[in-house]
Amino acid sequence: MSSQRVTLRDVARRAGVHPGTASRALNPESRHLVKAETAERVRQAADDLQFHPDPAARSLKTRRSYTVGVLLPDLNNPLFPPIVRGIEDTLGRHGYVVLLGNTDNDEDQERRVVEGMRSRNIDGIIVATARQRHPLLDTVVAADLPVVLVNRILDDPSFPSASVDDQRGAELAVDHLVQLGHRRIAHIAGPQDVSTGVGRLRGFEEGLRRAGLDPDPDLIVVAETFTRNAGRTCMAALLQSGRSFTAVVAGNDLLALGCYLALEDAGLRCPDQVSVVGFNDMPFIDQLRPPLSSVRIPHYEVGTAAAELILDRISDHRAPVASRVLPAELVIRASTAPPVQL
Amino acid sequence: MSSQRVTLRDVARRAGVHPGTASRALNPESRHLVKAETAERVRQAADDLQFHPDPAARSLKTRRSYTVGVLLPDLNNPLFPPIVRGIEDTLGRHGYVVLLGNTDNDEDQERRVVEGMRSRNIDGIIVATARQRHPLLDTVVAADLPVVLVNRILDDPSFPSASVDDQRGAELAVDHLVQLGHRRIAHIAGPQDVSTGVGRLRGFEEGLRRAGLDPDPDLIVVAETFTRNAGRTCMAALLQSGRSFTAVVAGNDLLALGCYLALEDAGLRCPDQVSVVGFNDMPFIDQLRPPLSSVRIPHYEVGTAAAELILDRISDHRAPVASRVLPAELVIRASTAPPVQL
DNA sequence: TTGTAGGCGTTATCAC
DNA sequence: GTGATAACGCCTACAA
Repeated sequence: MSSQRVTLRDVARRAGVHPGTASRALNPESRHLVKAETAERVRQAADDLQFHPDPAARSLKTRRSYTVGVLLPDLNNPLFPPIVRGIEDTLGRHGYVVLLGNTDNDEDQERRVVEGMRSRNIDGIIVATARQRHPLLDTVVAADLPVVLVNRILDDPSFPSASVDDQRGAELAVDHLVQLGHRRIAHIAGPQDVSTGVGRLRGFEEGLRRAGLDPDPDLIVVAETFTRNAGRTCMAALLQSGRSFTAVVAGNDLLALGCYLALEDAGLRCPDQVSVVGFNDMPFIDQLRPPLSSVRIPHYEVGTAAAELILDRISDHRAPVASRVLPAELVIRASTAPPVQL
Repeated sequence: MSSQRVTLRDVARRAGVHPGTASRALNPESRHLVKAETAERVRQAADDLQFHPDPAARSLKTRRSYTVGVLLPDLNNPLFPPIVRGIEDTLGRHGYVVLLGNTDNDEDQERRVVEGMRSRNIDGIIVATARQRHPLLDTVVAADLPVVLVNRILDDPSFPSASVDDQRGAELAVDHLVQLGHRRIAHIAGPQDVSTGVGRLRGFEEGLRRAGLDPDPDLIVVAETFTRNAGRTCMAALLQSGRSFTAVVAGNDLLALGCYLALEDAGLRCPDQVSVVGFNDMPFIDQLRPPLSSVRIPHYEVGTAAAELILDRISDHRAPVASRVLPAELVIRASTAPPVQL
């Protein structure tokens, strides 16, 4: 039917005005320049004709694409889908569209992906891959491209960010274990070049100290990646070290899953012999064997917050740098129990 | 530094030719029109200057956006991330970019999302939400927009599609149970307005017949949605019906998770009293209690196949309609065991 | 084989 | 308050 392309000229003709006027009438920022009555007539015509401005033409003129890049390690990590949805839903309501990019933790790939985004004139970029020393961020800043960090942040507070109170989350995990009676608690820490790994380790140590316990360096092992395999390896190493412990806080749920495997390998039972706490509250971990206690993160809200921040930066590149830190919360299931005296 | 926008004119100037020539030299389809030597000089200049053609300008002229829409129910369903990655990786290699749209199974939302995509001049759309009677598809066809169905297909074979042999997959599940000695096998079927639900039910019945067993209608219950809650409800109904059975094939893993819950509610143990088989082989179901036997689907490859099909359709709207059906495979874990005589 | 010119649909800068 | 006009960067007849 109306498969014919309808342009601003069509709208203008129908409303009996010049295309320039129609453009002004249709754009919120310039609507005040045109008589209310005319504006209404144009709006009506646009409506009748089902007019949608051509984004290519607009973008060519305005140098804005109404497109935002989202850079993440891997969409398959269950952490990201809800964050992405939070971002998309929010940006979508403001007429923006998301370009997803997976880096697979590879610097070259990351560069290529960002290159591709920039060549498409993205108006801003949301970065979920931030490492403490990150050349990418320098280039992005140099290009005056609005950035917001999500999930992983930097010590350097010069970037806007939406994240979670990782430290507090880890403290909650420790508190819980201490209350159950645990005294010798281990930590499988995440990689220490990303904020989530660092913050949770810090929270772990702080939690112990506040309980009057001394963090034992031998009970802290740092995983190279946030993966199940890494968790298995680290937990195995911990068990083989011979140091005694009755509970472990894992840097995230995948590491916790690895702990489960290592415990099984060693013929140990959770929570009977070792309690385990995860981080992220991944979907369906309530049906693991045993159901995993975990620190819950408001993923979707982290996404919406990031989207709001990038919108602010886009509309004003010099807007004050804001950081949104959302609270974590402990979900207690069956992987934690009082320690048994051996 | 080189943050200045570099255009075709810059490239042309550096190569000592006119912009028109530069354009021809840079475009694969017109490269043959220009002397090899000149073309090389232009290519070199473009390389030196890090030239990227402005997609907005190109799109304005060519009416192609190098953008493909992907319509899915909800990215949070663990089924989709790997499919999306397969699509993005493949399309990305061909210079295309993906616009994701979540419908949340809501028709209005679906219309809005597709509207948004169309206003952005997508070159094609990959649809993972196909229902047997689907107005959306009519409008898309009417607009001569290339479509490919993924995962869910139609009986109507006029759409290109990339999917999985659902029927054969369900047959594999039944075969396995029969071999273990089960004779009274139930099925929690998925919704019957989507092909995955239908195909798996068909395969379930066919599998029984091939084993010389008669499908018992009372042992088939149809879930309204592919969710954990629906699975729980259906399984509970089945248990309450009083019909005896020793195994159940679930329409997908989420339904299987619901079965687990219902069994637990009823104080029954899996696989001791009831064996369960899922469908999709979701991540980490190997660590469920008990580890879930499931029909594995090559998600990523389904995505890449869909991407290839849409590329074909885009480059030739009248290309023959192709359907790619990928094989399913049974992964046996600990949720299936021989039946015990009660 | 290469140069020239016009236009894709929109917005912005002028006049009027 | 509105109309005319040029320009965004690229592609593509057509001319040379």
